[in-house]
Amino acid sequence: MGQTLARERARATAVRKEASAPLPLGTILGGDCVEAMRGLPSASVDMVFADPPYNLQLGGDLNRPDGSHVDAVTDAWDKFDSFGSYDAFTRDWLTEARRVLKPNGSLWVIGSYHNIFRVGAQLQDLGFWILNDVVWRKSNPMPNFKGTRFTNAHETLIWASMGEKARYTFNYRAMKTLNDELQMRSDWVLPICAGPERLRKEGVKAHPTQKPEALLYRVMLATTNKGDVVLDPFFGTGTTGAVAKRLGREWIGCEREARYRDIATERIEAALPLDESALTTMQSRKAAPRVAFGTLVETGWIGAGTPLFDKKRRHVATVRADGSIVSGSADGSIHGLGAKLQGAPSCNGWTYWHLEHEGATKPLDAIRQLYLLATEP
Amino acid sequence: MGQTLARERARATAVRKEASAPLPLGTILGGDCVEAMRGLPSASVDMVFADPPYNLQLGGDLNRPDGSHVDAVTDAWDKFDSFGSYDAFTRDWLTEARRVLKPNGSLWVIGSYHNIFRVGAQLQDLGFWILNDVVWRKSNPMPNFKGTRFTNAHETLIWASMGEKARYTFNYRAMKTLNDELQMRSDWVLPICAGPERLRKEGVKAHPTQKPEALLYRVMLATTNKGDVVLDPFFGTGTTGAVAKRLGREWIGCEREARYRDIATERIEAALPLDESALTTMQSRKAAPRVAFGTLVETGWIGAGTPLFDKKRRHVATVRADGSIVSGSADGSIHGLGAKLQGAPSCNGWTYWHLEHEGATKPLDAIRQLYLLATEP
DNA sequence: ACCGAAACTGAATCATTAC
DNA sequence: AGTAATGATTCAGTTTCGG
Repeated sequence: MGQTLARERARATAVRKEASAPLPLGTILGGDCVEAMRGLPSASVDMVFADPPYNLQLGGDLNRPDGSHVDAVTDAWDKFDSFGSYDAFTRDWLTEARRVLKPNGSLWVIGSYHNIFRVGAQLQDLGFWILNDVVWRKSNPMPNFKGTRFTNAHETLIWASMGEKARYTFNYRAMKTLNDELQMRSDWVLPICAGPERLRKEGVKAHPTQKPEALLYRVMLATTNKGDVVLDPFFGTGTTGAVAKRLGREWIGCEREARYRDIATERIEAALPLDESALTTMQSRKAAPRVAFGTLVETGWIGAGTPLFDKKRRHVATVRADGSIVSGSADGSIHGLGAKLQGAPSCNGWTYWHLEHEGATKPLDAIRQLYLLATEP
Repeated sequence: MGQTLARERARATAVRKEASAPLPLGTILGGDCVEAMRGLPSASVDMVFADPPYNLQLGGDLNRPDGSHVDAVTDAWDKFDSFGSYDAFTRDWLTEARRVLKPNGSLWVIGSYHNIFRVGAQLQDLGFWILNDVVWRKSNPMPNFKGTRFTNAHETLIWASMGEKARYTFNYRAMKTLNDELQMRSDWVLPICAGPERLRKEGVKAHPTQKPEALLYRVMLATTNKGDVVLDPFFGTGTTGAVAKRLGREWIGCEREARYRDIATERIEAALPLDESALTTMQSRKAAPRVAFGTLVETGWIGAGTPLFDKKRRHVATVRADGSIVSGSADGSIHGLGAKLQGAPSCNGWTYWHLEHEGATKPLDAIRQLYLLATEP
């Protein structure tokens, strides 16, 4: 009991120390990634991007979180055992990633059919809530030389929040703008990492699975804000860090191999951050300051007594002095009455109701924009 | 010991009896699919195509921005208590599917991010060997109305053999021909099932999750041979059966709901095998912007069996289901066979080959233009 | 009959803030 | 904690209807 209490106290102290310790922003932690993450405080990062190893079939490559090597076993058990140990490895790093993430943070994992099903099932079991699976469709994949299967032309990413009810960041407008004013879909066409972007040492590619920066660019632009902290437990040659720097995000990496850490450090130092204007993304209306309809009436932008009507002029209403509107015997807010008259569950009164303004028919929202322009220069 | 022996002998007899019992080809078995599959002999079918419930776990109602209501999948068959019970369900039907499959057979499963990771992990655990994961990229998915995530624009299929060393059927040439002489990739662009192909009863869709025939067409053409037996444990309204009949494959279905069995039976009876069928059943199908000749066949714009000829009618050829064409003992793609017959180094099949269309002789290219006109306004 | 407008639809884990 | 108010949000089609 005494021992347990002492241990408890020691751990509490450690946690407190962790919590007050500054995050090692812009650094690559060496050693095993699970151990490295244990040194980070809980609920401290906004997003985790993970590109874990998935060479299940090769064997011998897997180590337990404690560093011990996974022994090969008899052929009969080999399959089960390698899946089992891969699952354990996955559970361990996912568990630490979950601890380190803020409640409103999110997780990205990339993988292929060799490992992604196991990773996906595991993260669901740990309480992560899948928001999308995203397909990276390679525009220039390696062909299947033997002609024995379909060309393996894509990889899969999973994007997950901390739980079913958890909030998360999604820059909807930025994505829609990026996609030529159409909603961004769950399938992304991007070339593989090649040409000058591909890091080489003496003519040989420096890392076997270097990801294209465009992929990380879209991931970060979509699901983080400027200044957010991004953690990559399998940093490799630092694509995550390079793109984070470019997009004005903070980053932390974990990488076991000193060789990759050196290459990544050099690479990220050379990366140029985008300037402020380039970083600004399309914002949703949500971000604009709220204006109550009553304020427009109060300030005279819309006079009491003004007739309102919907686009097809099926309904007409009149503005009252207090910002409510009335139509026959029914009245309410611009939203509530709009919904009531349409029999709809909800209604955005700003876009539903129109008025005559300078000889033209305009939605209320247009007046709101004028008001915002005039009052917030 | 005596007991064990007796049991062994009894089981051997049972197996022998099963093996000699004729397969219920071309029939839909009622009741629970696991029970139904138990009645089938071991190692008796060549391919299993499964479209199991996705376990969607939907929340409340969803409305479009225009206020209309989204008709969601709320059926009892998609409700599971927990991931655990879904996993158990998955393990059960996969186990029977595995028993029923021949050693050189293969398995296809389709799903979404809600369930596919669990299914994929389970089938690996049971010894299946994943050959490809294939992404069905929907050309016309439902948007994300609230702007909260990426448009969920794809579903995932897993194709697996019976084990790492197991053999399997892959019609590489057929796929390459279907894709205009490029290797078929792991991402397939196909429209969702709508229009005349979508089965309706009194104007209401007959089944909430009917799959497009083009999807099954490609699956069967790629991984089965003529005369092979295809089993679908979640038969629904019988897309698998209809396509199997069209492509000259045998089929067995399992379907719990009598209503769906009736619809499927009627549908399959009306389906026409191969040649003259395609045009009438798949008229409104659409596909990728870049049009492969195979796509025109797959979508019914040019029916399998259609005679082709050059402008001076020196050569005649016939269209095959996979988009290849045959003339006497020679065959190939529209380009390759055209070149071969002329003794030319190359040939543009699109302008060389002609067909009768609405009483006139037209080059293939004219049909491609019609197709593009119809699909890309 | 033909044309254009408007309505309808699809495996969907689909809101946020103030009180 | 729950309830009420505010207000943000759609793509590629096919089918129906009015002129």
